Amino acid sequence: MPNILVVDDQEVVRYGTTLILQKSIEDAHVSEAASFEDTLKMLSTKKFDLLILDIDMPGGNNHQMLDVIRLRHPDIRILIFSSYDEQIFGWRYLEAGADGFLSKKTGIEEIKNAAKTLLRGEKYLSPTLKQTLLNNFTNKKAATNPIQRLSSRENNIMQLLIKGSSVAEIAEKLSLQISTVSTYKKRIFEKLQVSNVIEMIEKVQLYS
Amino acid sequence: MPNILVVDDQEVVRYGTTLILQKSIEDAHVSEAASFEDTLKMLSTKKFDLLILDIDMPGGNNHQMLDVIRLRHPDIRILIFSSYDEQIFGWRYLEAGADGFLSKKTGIEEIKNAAKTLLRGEKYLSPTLKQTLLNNFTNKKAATNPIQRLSSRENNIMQLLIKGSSVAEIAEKLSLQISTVSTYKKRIFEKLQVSNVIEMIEKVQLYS
DNA sequence: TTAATATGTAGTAGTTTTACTACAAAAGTT
DNA sequence: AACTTTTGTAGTAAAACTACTACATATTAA
Repeated sequence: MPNILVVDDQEVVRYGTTLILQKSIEDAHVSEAASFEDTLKMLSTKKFDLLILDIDMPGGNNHQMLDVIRLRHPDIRILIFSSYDEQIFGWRYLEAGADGFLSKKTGIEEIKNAAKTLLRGEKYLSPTLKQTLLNNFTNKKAATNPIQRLSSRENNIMQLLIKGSSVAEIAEKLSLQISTVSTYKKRIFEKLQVSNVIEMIEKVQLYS
Repeated sequence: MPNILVVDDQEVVRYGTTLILQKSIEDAHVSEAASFEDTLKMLSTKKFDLLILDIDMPGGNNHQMLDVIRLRHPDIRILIFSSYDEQIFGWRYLEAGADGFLSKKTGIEEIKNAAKTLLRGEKYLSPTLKQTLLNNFTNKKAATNPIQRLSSRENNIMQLLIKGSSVAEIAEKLSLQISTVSTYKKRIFEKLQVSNVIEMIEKVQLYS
């Protein structure tokens, strides 16, 4: 009788997920939690086999949450269930100790699938992620954290861009030509595969 | 036998919502749509009494969506179901022709409540919104948060800017002149007292 | 130890964005 | 009703930014 804990701050999502699990997994016993605190409390009351964790909860420092949980419950299987893009965020969570990453955009079938896979003791990767994995395998470079691929000057300039500085301001501050800063900016965007500062910031937040 | 259409791009949410409605409303017949296109198609096939519409769908130009729907189906009741903060965005959608605004953070009870209220032909306001309404009534301008000072068009454009859209892209999407969008952007910045998108985003986050 | 990349820097020409101005229609005030 | 402010819209000139190119110096890989 698998014990599952569904964590999400939106009750509709918990409700839907719970029902899906109950209908598709024999004898599943599903509990719910709406916050990180509740989650820890619940986890300490009884043994859970699977934790389905929404990571875009307010107040949750996503990465640390995982660490804390892993520390106290080394055996629990963790499935990250997020509305963030899996291609961008998936890896990070897998690396950080999750056993699977599932985008909220995926359908019900995929949820069942992921849950069953994890309960079987395997890791779960969405089809898209598997594909990316293959690419990275041949392609070593892309596999490392993209922010670490920035040179220190680039990183430096990225920091200023994140603060909202304009290209001109940065050039002024660093006594460079505007065109130089612009080139850096372009290279940064290329390396991070983003096309504007906003995406850049999102990417950075994820990897830090 | 009320006909309800649930629109959301996340299948779990649709699933949960549908079940909630079916269980709480006698004889409810609930259909689902995952995109704006599907929504319009569905709406034209038969008569719906209530539309529960998720507004943070990718590609959905929120306000225009409402307009289009209202134009073709003047009688349908529309409940906006969003993960945006209701205090900031709620009244705006009401003004734009919705009959109710519900935050996804609210619980199942509130969903039932809202749906039933709308089906009865009344408008629905969450308790929080009612409160805000009262405050604004006595309190007019002074204490309101800067984001509420934006007109709905401005708000609309802000939304797109937050997503990282460029001025040109927005102009294209909304069929406006670039200069027009630029003017909006300038006015938004003025009202929020910021000087770039990054600060703007910070401000929005502050107030939500 | 070559050969291949990556990095730091910039010019030029072309795009995009902003500033400033404007104006009619709507909303709000007196 | 008359007056003021806000909103939705745009043109034009100026400012900011990007693309593409370039090149010398480091680094890295073969």
